[in-house]
Amino acid sequence: MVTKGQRAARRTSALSRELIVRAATEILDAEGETALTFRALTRHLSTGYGAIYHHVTDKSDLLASATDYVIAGVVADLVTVAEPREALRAIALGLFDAIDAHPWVGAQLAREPWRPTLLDIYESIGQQLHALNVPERALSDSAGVLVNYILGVAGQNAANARVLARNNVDRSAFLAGVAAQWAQLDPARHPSVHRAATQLRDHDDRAQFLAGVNLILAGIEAVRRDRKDG
Amino acid sequence: MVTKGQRAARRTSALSRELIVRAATEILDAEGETALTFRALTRHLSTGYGAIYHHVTDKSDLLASATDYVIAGVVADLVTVAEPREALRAIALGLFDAIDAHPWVGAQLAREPWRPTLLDIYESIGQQLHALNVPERALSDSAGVLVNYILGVAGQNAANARVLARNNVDRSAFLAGVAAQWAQLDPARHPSVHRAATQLRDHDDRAQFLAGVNLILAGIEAVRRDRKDG
DNA sequence: GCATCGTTTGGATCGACAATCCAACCGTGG
DNA sequence: CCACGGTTGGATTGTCGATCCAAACGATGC
Repeated sequence: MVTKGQRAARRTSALSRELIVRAATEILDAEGETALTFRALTRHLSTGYGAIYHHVTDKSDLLASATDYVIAGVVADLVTVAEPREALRAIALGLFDAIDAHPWVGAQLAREPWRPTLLDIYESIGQQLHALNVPERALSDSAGVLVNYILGVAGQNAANARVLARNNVDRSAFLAGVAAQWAQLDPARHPSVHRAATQLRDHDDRAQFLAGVNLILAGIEAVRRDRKDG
Repeated sequence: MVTKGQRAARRTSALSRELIVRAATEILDAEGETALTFRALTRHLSTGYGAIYHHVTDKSDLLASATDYVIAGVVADLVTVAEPREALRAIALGLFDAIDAHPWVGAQLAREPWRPTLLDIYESIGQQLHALNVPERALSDSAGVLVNYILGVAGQNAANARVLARNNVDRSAFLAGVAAQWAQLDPARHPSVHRAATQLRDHDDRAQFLAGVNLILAGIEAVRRDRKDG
């Protein structure tokens, strides 16, 4: 017994793709990836499915747009640094911080390849490597290492955030739990992890990420010198 | 008009967790991640939902088990190499090849963290780094770079495989398309990517991955030397 | 041989989801 | 005043993961 002809009031303000993407970003930030459903979006925007699908082709389209939206902000905010190595560190840390603040971006970047967004990242890194006098042949390898390292960390960060959100547990408490679990491992079978358990407690993701970037930069430098000499 | 009391013949052979995981792996390998549904699984095993859920708690449980199943095979097959650098290359390439053969494993590894499987990988890498005389403080950083690089490449490989499968297009044709797209980019805005387009055609994922591992190993060596001198 | 009981199995069912579809709505131009 | 195309709301469809329960089985005791 549906009361046909009786519909909710029509929106006063016009809907738009950007409005939808912004709403999606808000939902993703507030409640995580699983919370982004078209139902939630209709509630958030007080509209119906048809209106949303009129501006957005797909859910993957929506997720990709939301990711582009966040990353574009990061790339735009990058202050230009003269020293190439410092600039590369700034790019990497900028991405890390953005992904740390929006874990779903990390998951999305690691999942969907060849997006324009990723191309911009490659471009920024490539330019800095060029400025570092990295020869053309080694340049794509070097850029690949940096980008894939960043994406790897991004994916792991996103996964960690998911676990923390699901279990609703404090971060340091979770780390302590993992450390205890590692410490209980048989030192004969897992000597390396067993040793690492002790230093897990005062572990800083961002610092370790930066150390990784520096290690890669050292490798790039070493390879560059080799090619020059040879 | 359901004919109650009329049921399909009961299985002759007993169902088991391993049987289910193996069937899941077959479906994933043959038809990709999206094809793994409990419906498909019941058809594949000619059984019902209840039987499957009796051996498996969850879909994520099933995916994790399938991943462990594949990675355990890789870790077991690793021939022991004396030289640590060579051993690290072997570990990395073993994982790369496994993920290349089973792209869904790459997606899963990049998604779900702190799995026992990942711990085994950390352990193998940690041991080799220890043999390389990498000091304890730099060891976790170095292992983190290697693992995250591998996971980043894994995620991208999985994503690429998804795109190739969805569009049902040949790999080299796809690469040529991307190269053409990159070549059309404005050289002023994207000089680096524009240059890279030319060498994309004869691009070998595996070779580039190995080059990346070597670059990281060079970085580890450089950092190790610095710490020793300082 | 037969009753009993816990384990394993098959499939009906539920609620949530993405996506499609169509009718109602509105502004604009004639 | 009306007609029409771009927009909007929501009913609906098909598929999914997951739950639930009754039927079937095997072991055990008698």
